[in-house]
Amino acid sequence: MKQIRAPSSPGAAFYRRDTLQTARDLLGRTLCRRLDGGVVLRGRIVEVEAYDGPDDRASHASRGETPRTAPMFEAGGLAYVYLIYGMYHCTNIVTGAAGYPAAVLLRALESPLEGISTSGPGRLSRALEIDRSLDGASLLGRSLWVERGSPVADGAVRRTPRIGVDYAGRWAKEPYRFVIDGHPALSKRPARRRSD
DNA sequence: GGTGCGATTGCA
DNA sequence: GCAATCGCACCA
Repeated sequence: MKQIRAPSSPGAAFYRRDTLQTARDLLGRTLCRRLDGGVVLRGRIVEVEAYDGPDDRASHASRGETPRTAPMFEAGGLAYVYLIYGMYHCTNIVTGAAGYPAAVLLRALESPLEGISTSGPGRLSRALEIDRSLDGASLLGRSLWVERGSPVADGAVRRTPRIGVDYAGRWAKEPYRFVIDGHPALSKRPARRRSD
């Protein structure tokens, strides 16, 4: 069954690829959110993190499928939204093939609301009014989707370890965070010398 | 049924 | 440096 979507929006195949590749390719694209009233909020994606596969100890999926992580095990192209610290939501885009748990965490946007940037996944979700009602929602639907935006050259992409996953052993060091180098909206890293 | 904690943020 | 705040993973 063919989905109706804007020509500038990627189809399901875009999300069902390798998670790291999809994460990198999401940089520069526009995240779009339509509110119930019809208003559309948009922001350019400038920071993401990949959570890749069942062995990635930084990923919620590393302990197998649970009610919370079920969306991560679906085929790519839907949202995985969860509540963190009882007060913030984190918005992810599920990637890869069905049965392979993977997703890309959206961490920062540029100008989602008329010149206002959001820094950090909790604030990003709040700015676009994304909560668990969108958990499992299709990225090919009417509430949340991605548009082409402005492509980012390889030279402008910087890779670093992910933030806030120090519990993950060697996986904490994998360069799974992708950012537009030097962008002012990037999350601040917890105090830490070297290796960024 | 009870317990511990987190892919964060803001304030002291 | 640390409190806020609650769903859920895990154990009993």
